[in-house]
Parts: sequence; C-alpha cells; structure tokens
Amino acid sequence: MENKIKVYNTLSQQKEDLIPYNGKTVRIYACGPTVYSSAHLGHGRAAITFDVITRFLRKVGYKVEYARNFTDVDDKIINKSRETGIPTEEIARIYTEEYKNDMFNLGVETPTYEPKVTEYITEIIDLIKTIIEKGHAYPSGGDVFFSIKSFNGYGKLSKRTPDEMLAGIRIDINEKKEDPLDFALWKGSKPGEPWWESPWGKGRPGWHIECSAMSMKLLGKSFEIHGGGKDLIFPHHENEIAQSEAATRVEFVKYWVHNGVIQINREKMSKSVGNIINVKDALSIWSKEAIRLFLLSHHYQNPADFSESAMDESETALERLYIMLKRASNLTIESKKEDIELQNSLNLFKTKWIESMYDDFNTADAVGQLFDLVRATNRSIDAFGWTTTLKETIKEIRSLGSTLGILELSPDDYLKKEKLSKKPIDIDEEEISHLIEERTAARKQKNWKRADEIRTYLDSIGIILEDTSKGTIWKVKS
RNA sequence: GGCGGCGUAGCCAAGAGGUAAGGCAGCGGUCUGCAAAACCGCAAUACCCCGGUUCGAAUCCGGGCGCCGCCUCCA
Repeated sequence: MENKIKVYNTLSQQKEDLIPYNGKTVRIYACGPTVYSSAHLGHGRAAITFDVITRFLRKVGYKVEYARNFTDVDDKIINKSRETGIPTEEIARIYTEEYKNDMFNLGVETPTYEPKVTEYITEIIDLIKTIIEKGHAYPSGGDVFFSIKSFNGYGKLSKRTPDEMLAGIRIDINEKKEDPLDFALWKGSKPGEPWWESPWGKGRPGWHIECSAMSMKLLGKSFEIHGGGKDLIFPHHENEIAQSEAATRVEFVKYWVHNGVIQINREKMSKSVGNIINVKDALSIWSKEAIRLFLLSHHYQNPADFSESAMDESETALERLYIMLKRASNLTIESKKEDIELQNSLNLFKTKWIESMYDDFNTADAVGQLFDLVRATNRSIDAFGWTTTLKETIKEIRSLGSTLGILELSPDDYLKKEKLSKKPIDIDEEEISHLIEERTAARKQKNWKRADEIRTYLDSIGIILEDTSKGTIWKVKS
C-alpha cells in the first residue's frame, strides 16, 4: 500500500502527498452556505465530500479539526429581507437551522466548528486593520478595498493574471476603487442594513474576508486543507489567499481541494437556470444513503449529472447491498468453517478500497471494489452458508460503509421502514403479515391460485414477496 | 475572447504508459409450484477524430471536433 495519502491540489494542479504541518493533525476548512435559502444538492455534495474525507482521515489515524462556516450577513440575505419583510437575523437563523437539519438528514457528521460571521466581527476588523497596515488595502468612502496590485501572487489559484481578468471583466466601475479588480473587505452600511462600528464607520464585512478571519482564528495562520465547490475558486478562494497571505506573509493553505458541481442535463444546477433540487425534496423521494451512493459513485472532482433515473438506479444498487446483508443475517447456524475463495476476495478488497481512498479519496473506485466483494459474498453464502470468513467480510463491508456513510441501517430497517417512509403505501406491517400468513397456508395446501392472488395484490400496492427456505419475507418495491 | 476541465459498451461511471473495475437496463441458463433474490453466461473487437512519441497509448505530445465550468451571486 502507498504510505502517503495523495490529494489533488488546485494550486499546483497535481496530486501531492498529504503531509500535515504538524504530525498527524489535519485541519480542514470548507466553505459552508450563505443562509438565505434552502440547501440544495450542491450544498449537499460539498458537505458530503468533506464529510467523507474527514471520516476517512480519522479512520486511518489522523486527528481532524474541521470547520464549516455559515455566512449569515451578506447582500443576498439583505435582499431576501427586503423582499419578505423578515429581519435579516431571522432569515439567517431559519436557514441555518434548516441547513443543519438537512445535513443531519443526509448523514453528514457535525464539523468540529460551525462558525458564524456575525460572531467574528472583531476578528474580521482586526484582520482588515492588519492588511491596511501592511499596505495591501485602503479605506475609501466608508468602504475598505483590497489592492490586488499590491499582492503579486494574485491569480495563482485560478490560473489567470490580472490582465486576463480585466479583459473579461463585467463588474461595474466603482469610483471608490483604485483598480477595478480590487474587492471590498468592508462595506459601509446603507440605511436599513445590518451594521457594526469600525474604524471606517458603520458597516459590515465584504464577502471574502470572513472565511479568512474565521479559518485563521480557529485553525491557525496556516492550515492543511481548504475546500469548497469548484465554483468558489474565483473569486472567493483567490481573494481569500490574497487577504490572508497579505496579512500574515506566510502560506495560508497547503492543499486546495475543490468538489465538482451538480448538473442537471449536463448543465450546472444554479438559481439563475432555475434547476435547483433541494436537499429536503430529494430526501422525500430517495433515501439519504442512495443520495450519498449516487454522489460517491462519482469522483468528487467530476461533475455529477443528476436525474431521477440515475437516483433510482442508485437506490436499486443500494438495495442490492442491503439484500446481501439481509441474506447474511438470515443465516443462524454458526460454524467454524472458512471459505478460502471468499477469504481471497476479502483480502483483495481490504487492500484495494483503502488504496483507492489513499489515491485522492477515490470513492467511486472503492464503491466498485465493494460490488466486486458483494458478488463474491453472495456466491459464498450460496455455497457455504455461514462461515467465519463471511463474518469477517461483513465487518469489513461495514467498515467501508461507515467511511462513506452508507449501510448504517439494519437490512430490515432499510428494506422496509426506510423505503416505506419514502413511498407512502396504504397498508401497515401487521396487515402485510396477516396476508403472508394466509398465503403460506394456501401454499401448504398447494392452492397456488390464492397464493398468487395475494402476491399479485401486494405487488400492485408496492410490496414484493420473496419465498425463501426460511419462510416468506417482504420488502418495499423500488 | 481568456483560463480550467471533460468526451470510456444501451445508460451511468472508475482507470491515466503493459492489454479495459463496477452499477443500472436487456437477453439466455441454474434455482423456484410460479416468481423474486442470488449465481453463471451473452451482448462486449466500449476508450470522440487525425497525426506523433514508444517494443507497447484510453493513458504522454501536437492538431481538430463536440460538450461543460469559471471570468457576475454560487457549493
């Protein structure tokens, strides 16, 4: 096995060995949402990407300090407040809570820190003061701007020079700026906007400064991984680097990690196109684990094209995993038998899925390894039933599962309850049991007509019956 | 226009110099009262095109074509 985790760094455009600044501690900052509307699958993907990275790093022995912020003061929140008449703080509070719920429902573990911008205003003001003192920013008419010309690495993350940026510029000319590419660190507040006292008058933070202030406060001047969606590379992350390094004169972040965007029909999911799928809505149709499996079947850097049929396929694929676990749990006779062939598959799997994850967190490859092993496991169950090897195999499969955040339910909970909750079916479990009993009796008398009637009826309302050597079991149709 | 990326069977998707994982859909078989599930097999000479480097290219280089992202708020 490779002894170093490889991670693709947007800054160098290469995979690099993950070498923390200090021992085995990895500090991660991932950009969270601006809380002015419901979380969509794009937010979900970003959260799940860094959730899995965190879970894996911890699994292989790293200490991970993970911060994910809430931007709770911003133009978009102010606009939303104007449209709805709801105070900005209330809008921020509502969507912050909703985001936390949505992420919980997606099985995303809570980060170590969840800072809010409004709780770090002092740090933000101090940081801006430092940047001004070092000659990289200037107050102008109540605002403070960062001078991109004063920072000679500007553009190093997004791979473009200021001249190239200027060529395609579409932002409004702002008289207060010395250079059209300069961006606001602090914005003087207009009437009715949230504001804080500052050396430059009443105002609020610009968009990018909060992430620099909060990440450096919580994780230190230099930390290992900074993440977010690819759409944040420019200008957000580019500006963060400029601000932070202008203030500290040391490397801000060692590895920049960006996840691909969600697409619908090969087009980016975005508000302007109007093709947003909210996390809540997706969760009302598909299980959280099917959503995770769908996302994790793509490499985190690639775009993931979302569609109902693709999601249905993921649900079916997940069901295949749970059916295998169900078949295994149905075996009651313990024995000391071993299965050499399964043992070989298991040994291969143990090495390969870890290797896949070591290679830039390649969950899609790991998922492929998993399905390989599932076939071998089913084969073993058919041939030998319960073996000590099977027990070991299930344990290893659960181990990958806990890294990806899937297979965390009991097979019955998934095959029945989870799916019943997604597909409201007009029958309860007790009634199903009664019908199954009746059918079993009919089958004993070889009354196939009645037996098939019952099965057909249940099938028509979405319940599938399976006759096994241990009796009839049921599950909810996909 | 500038910068970055993508193009792998019917669909989705890994792989990034050594002869192409996996999932879904389809078809045939085993098993079953019939099914389902599972397993076995088929479709399957699947790497956008044209050049080049190499003993060897899906992978590296050059040139096309098509698509996408960023350059304005995005995760």
